[in-house]
Amino acid sequence: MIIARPYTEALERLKSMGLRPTRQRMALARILFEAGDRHITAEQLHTESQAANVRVSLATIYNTLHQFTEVGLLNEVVVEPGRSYFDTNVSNHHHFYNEETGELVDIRAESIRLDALPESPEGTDVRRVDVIIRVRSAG
Amino acid sequence: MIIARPYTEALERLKSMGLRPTRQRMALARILFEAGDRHITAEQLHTESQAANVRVSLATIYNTLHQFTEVGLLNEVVVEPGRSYFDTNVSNHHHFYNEETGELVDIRAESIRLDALPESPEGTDVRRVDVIIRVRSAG
DNA sequence: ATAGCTGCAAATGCTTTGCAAGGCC
DNA sequence: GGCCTTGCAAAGCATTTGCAGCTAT
Repeated sequence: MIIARPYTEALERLKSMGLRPTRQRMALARILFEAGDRHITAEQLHTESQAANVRVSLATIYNTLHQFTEVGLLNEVVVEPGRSYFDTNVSNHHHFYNEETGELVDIRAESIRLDALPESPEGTDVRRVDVIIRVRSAG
Repeated sequence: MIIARPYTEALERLKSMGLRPTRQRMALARILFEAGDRHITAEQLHTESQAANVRVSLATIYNTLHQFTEVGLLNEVVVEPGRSYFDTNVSNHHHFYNEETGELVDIRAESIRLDALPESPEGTDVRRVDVIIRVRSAG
């Protein structure tokens, strides 16, 4: 049943993470994951779900984005004070950030050679290394 | 006149950047720059200036931090949604960020070898490269 | 049945703004 | 004097929370 595959995929994705496949989560999962890698804000996701005739409150959007992030379905990217981006690409990678347009572009991890990382401070473990290349329109 | 030197330094720092040396800016400049490299939030600076018996409104703290950043006296560091850190070290360097304590620690630029940076997207110039090593208490 | 979700609206937290009063050149 | 600064209070945004009602298992 070809037509049912996206539905099944979203369902399995949620169940495998121990999240109940509610109507809202299913709809958001499909918007987020069916279109390949993307970077999205809560507000954008809210707008998209309304455009898709899915009624989901902003509060639920936030809850869902954070739950997805906690279980590893999303990555939160912090590039600007006062606005969070969520990245559907959870593999190890980095970002270009256009400060004028707000656009994020993925950089494959292998495209940057990170050498000679210093030791983390006493009593701490490295959780993640984020490289953000901030760009602007060429002048 | 040894005693006057910190005052003179702050004065020159502001004047050379084309900022009027007002009472508030002078006081904040001294708090920020006399203690060596530091990472501070608007709220922290507000608290410190009150502790130093300097009356400065929060609005002015924000204005001043942004003005200082614009003229290159400070660097803004974005590590967490909803909170901005300002770094008195404006040289090229990177950061450890402890997600539990909120503490930032400088990493000298030479401590990280960044190779093979990819080309920035069509029509854009690189403005800055930020490396943030996110750490947590060792488990 | 019941533990977990959702939605709404109110609350929060940080930051910005409008505007009158004050201060530097 | 004139223009830049400041302070206050109010407004603005993105995000979070409390709680009553709903829903998946």
